[in-house]
Amino acid sequence: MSSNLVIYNTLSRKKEIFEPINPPMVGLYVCGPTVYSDVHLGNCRTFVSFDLIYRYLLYSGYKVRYVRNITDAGHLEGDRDEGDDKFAKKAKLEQLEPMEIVQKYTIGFHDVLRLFNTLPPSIEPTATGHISEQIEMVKQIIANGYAYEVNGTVYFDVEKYSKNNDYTILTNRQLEDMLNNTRELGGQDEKKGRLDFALWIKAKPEHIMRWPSPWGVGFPGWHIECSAMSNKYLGHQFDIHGGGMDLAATHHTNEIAQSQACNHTNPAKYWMHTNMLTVNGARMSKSAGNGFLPRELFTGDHPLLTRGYSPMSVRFFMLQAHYRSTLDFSNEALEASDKGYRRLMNAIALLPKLKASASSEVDFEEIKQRFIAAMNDDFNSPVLIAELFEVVRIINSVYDNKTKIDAKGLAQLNTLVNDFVFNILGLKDDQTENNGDLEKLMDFIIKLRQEAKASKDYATSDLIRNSLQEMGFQLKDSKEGTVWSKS
RNA sequence: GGUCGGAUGGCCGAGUGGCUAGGCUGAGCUCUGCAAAAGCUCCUACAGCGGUUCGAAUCCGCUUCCGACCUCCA
Repeated sequence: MSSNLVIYNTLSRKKEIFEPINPPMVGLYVCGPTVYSDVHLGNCRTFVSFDLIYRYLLYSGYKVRYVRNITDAGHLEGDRDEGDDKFAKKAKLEQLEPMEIVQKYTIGFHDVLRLFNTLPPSIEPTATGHISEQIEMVKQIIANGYAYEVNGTVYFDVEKYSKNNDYTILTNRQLEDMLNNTRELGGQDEKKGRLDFALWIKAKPEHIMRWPSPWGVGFPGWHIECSAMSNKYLGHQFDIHGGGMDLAATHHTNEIAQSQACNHTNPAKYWMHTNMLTVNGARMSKSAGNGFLPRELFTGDHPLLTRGYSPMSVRFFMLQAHYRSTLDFSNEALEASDKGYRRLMNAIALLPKLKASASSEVDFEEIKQRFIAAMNDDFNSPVLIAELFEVVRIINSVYDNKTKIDAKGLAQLNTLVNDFVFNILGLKDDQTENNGDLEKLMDFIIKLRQEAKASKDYATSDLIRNSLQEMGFQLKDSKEGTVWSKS
């Protein structure tokens, strides 16, 4: 069990030693998508980041319960209290039932995350499946005196809450400034305070997604589902709550307030926020219209791309930046990391061909400690990848018989690659998923070409190589023989 | 306007009081029938201006520029 893991906690704005509440158990809650449209790459980055975090916690020996919700109800469009439910609105546009929208985009979300090779969460609860839990939570908040009802809608009383609690604990803003700077919402406002937000919203007659409640027929407010579901599956207080940075100021601030008002505790010990994916320096977002869809990226069907990039190459690109830094998305940057990714995978593909020597010139235990040190430092995957390229050099050198490693070292090397590249970074070689027949066929063709070369029939050997190149297979000759890969 | 965070070599991106990641690109070399791959070598940067220090890209201050949040968004 790793006791040297350090995590940047948004609450304190500094790195803290990770000490789980009930080791070796770790409760991890990540805000999932609102499934009313396709997930874009920015969304994916967050889920890939937390996938890395989840995987490293598992590697470190923790028993992790990873909860990631699906928000499929109650997310308002536009101004907080007068907007339509996003699902109902989208359903009208697409002439579908709201739950058809939910189903469609939930499946799309899962498909994309599978391509990115993310592990599924332990529990993936939906907001619509937890209406009664949300109602119970709202009731308790009212009973505790922190919410009030107006005409079938229940609001959280931020001003009252602020008297005994630090509402802006996550963002360190001044409450007074927020009060002065919050946009005036117009004369129809029923709220007592301008920062108050809805816990439960009265449904208009035309509203399709609706549930009975003590305050009449309505639907839950945006933030309450995460509070209710994290509480149900992870308890009043759990270890890590995560999400994109854009959620900190509003969604997570309100989640903390709700849990504090209901259960008298901050729901999570560590709050982690992943930074934004940007395009030309500006945040990729649904509303800005600069969102890349994963599909466009994989196929290259986008004005900013010269070609498509594989999901694993994109995952590698994301992991080459630290999760708390913005990552700028460009064709050039993708091209660069794709080449690096291929270099890494090509080296790893040589592992089965390496031969053990009697002695060893490499200390893999020391390398492993460097890997662990990188990841223990707030999941610093870019540093881990930098160290990995040191190993690439070693593998190539051993393959060329320029460096010696013994049988034990070879075993350690295999374990290291398996643990850190495949299990922790969650990468896989998307070009070597061949079937055995192809392998045999290629071996045969390579043998034919070797014979042509041996008799200096270079016309034939080049014909074979060039033809295979055109079919998408690349041959590389070396003293050890010829290896091939898809190009 | 308020709050917060950034500015690193041709590009992407780590790091951080002295030892000056890594990937990509470019140049040269080795290997090779040729090619590809691989290896080696070279291109040594931290927005600007002050200050603290034996020493700062790293700490402090100011300036300029950029972004995020404050309004739905991972």
